[in-house]
This record gives sequence, structure tokens and C-alpha cells, in this order.
Amino acid sequence: MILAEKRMSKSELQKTLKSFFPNLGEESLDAFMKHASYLKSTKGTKLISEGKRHRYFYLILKGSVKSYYSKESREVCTWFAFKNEVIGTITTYEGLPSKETIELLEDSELIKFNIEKIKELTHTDLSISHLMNVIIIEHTLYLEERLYQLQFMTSKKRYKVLYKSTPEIFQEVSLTDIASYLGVTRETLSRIRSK
Amino acid sequence: MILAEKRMSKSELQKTLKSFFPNLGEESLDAFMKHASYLKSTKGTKLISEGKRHRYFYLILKGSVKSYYSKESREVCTWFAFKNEVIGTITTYEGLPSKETIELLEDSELIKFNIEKIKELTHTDLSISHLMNVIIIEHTLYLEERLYQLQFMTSKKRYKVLYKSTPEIFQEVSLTDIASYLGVTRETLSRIRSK
DNA sequence: ATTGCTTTGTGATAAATGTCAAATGAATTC
DNA sequence: GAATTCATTTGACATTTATCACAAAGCAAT
Repeated sequence: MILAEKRMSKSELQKTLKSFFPNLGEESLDAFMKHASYLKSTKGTKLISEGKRHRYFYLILKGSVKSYYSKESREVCTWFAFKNEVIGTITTYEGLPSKETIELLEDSELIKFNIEKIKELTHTDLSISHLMNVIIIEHTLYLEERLYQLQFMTSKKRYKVLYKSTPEIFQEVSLTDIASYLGVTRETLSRIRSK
Repeated sequence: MILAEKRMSKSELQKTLKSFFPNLGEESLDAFMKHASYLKSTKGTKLISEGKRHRYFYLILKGSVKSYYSKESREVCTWFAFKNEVIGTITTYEGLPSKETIELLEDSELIKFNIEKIKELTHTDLSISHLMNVIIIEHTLYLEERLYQLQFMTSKKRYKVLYKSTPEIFQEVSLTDIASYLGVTRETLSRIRSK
């Protein structure tokens, strides 16, 4: 459920965006800001739903989200994101129906950006074009790493890597979701953990 | 082994690039062309080697390539590409050492592009910035689809999907490589096929 | 505390896949 | 064409993991 969708004070929003996107010049930032708005929302809210077209991508100010596919009434997680991360789906960015659902794991505060408007800006504003480029490339590097892990590592190894790289994840995310993310069943993850 | 690295006639190169990138205007195309050159090379040539930094991405005019990681002296393929496809690695594009090796599956003809120079162009030329964006997004959509298949489908299903979508692949690529691409051993693929 | 509800853990079994070894088949070289 | 190499298939067996069933633990609301 969406709690509030107020406009942050202009100066507050500007300060926030400036700190996240320091490479945007004054004018680019102003243009960018026009299509950004503050959003506070409760655990379980779906920012993006599988099979639907959406208009927004998000920046997480506070809170956390999971992204998952549905498979025969079961959820299979593809990624998690936390504070200070930019999130969305590449299909949504392309104007296509999303393949994934993005759902809040806890009450969260976000900034949402209108994709169409921002994309329009990329046609005239080089620094914004680059910013979007960088965001997408970061996502792409992440996908490559994930593919690498799924193809090469045993489930034990994937668990260890996750545990070392982001131990915080185990505070926020249920073991059921983590198991699906690692590509094993709950039971198998439980057994991996107990050794 | 690289057979020849001649300049195509300017008009020939221009015609070729124009047909592949119809959205580039006259001037953008000219700038783009300056950093492109024709390349003819034999089966087994490595365009990009794991662990090394490289300067180029490629367009396949004729031939085919495979991309793979090495794992304990075994190769695990991550993708294949054929005629008319733009190829490279995202790490190379980012100036990082490549994680993958890209190798020709047969004698091939390519156009190679200097990444650094093209990237410089993206800082001043919006249509080139967009072109690169589109190429990267296409790759990203591909990676998502692959992750989806690896996480959700059984190996039998993955085989069927590959067989239906790109049956040609079985002419060009060894079953050993296809098996690693599908995430199973040769033996398992052989058994899947015999049913 | 009691009742539900959800998450996590454990055991027994079955299915899928990997490993190792050997056989067959196809392609290449001498 | 015989010999050599490489790719693919097949068999026997071991390992991993999924599945199903159920128990235990944690948590929220009464």
C-alpha cells in the first residue's frame, strides 16, 4: 500500500539527487528533477508487477526490495536491492511488459522517476544519456556475474560467496527467498547452512 | 591467426555500416567509420582473451564465434554469435580485463571498432551515444533471458528451447560447447538428445 | 498462555546429473 | 587405407538435489 506520494521540498529533492548523481550539471539536474518524485510505501507494495507495463524506475532512499519471477505459484528471486540503489527492470525501461515483479521487503522511502520523460531527456541531454548508460551497464555487469555464478559454482560455493559479500542480506531477506535466488530449494539451503 | 587486416574501400565500408546502423546520420556515420576497420581471420582466432584488456568490439559480416569462460582447463560457453551480430564483452567496453574469451568458430570476416574512440564520440554525438545504448540494452535483455532459463527451466526444456529457436546452432557448434552452454555435461546432453 | 500462521529444519526416498571408463564414430594426417 | 586424433555415445556407479511429509521454532493477535 502506498502511504504517501508527496513532493519533497524542491531543495531537499535537489540535494538528494545531486549527491546521488554528482556528474549531472545544474541544468541537467533541474530537468531530471522535474520527473522525479518522493514516495513512501509499506512492506509488500509492488513497484512493478510481472506482465504489466510500467512508467517508473526508482532510487531507494531507505528500505529494501526483492525482484522475482513467479513460477507455478512459487516465487523465484532474481535480485535484492537496498538503500542507495537504483532499481527497475530493463523490460520496463524498454516499454515492454515486465518479466519480473519488484516488491518492497519493508516500509521504504524511494524516489521514482518517469522513464518516458527521462528517456526524452536522453535525446537532447548528453549527461543524462550517459547517466542512464552507466546505470544500465552496472546492471549488465551484475547480470554477468550472476550468470557466472550460476553456471560455474556449486550451490555451496554460491552460498559462501553471498554470505561473504553481503551478510546483511540474511537480516533482511527470508531464507526461502535466498534459496530461490541461489537456485536451490529451501530444504537444500537449510542443509547447506547446517554444515 | 589473423589473415588480413586491410581497409575496405571507403565506400564499401560506408555502405556496410549504413545498412547495419541506419539511424546514424551522415556526419555521425563518417565519424564512426574512422574507427572501424575490416578484418578477415581464421577459425580459432581469439578476438578477446580472458583476463586481458582489449580495445575493440566487432560486427560479424561472415562467420561465427563463441564466448566462454575457462574453468579448470575446461571451457564453459556463455553465448554464440553469427552473421550480422555485434559482439564484444561488457567488461572490455568498460576498460576492464575481460572475463570471457571470444573465439572464431570458423574463418570469418568482421569489422572491428575501437572502443575508446567510439566512446569518445558518445560524449559529443547523441546518435552514437544512443546506438551504443541500444547495443548494450539488447545484450542486457539477452542476459536476462538466459538467467531466466538457467534458473527456471530443466535442462531438457532448455535444450528444447534452444533447438526450436536456433536449430542452426547445431550445425556450427560442437555438442560439447552446447552442453556447457546449457549448463550440463556432454554425457547428459547426449542422453537428453537420445530421447 | 493459547491459538493460528509462517518460517525453518530434518528424515526418507526418488530423480536428475556428474564422474569415470570404455566403445563407437567421424574426420584428418601420413 | 591405415593410423591417429577428436567428438560423441553408452554403461555402471556415486553424488547432489528435489520432493514429500512432518516436526520444531518464531511471531503476532487474542
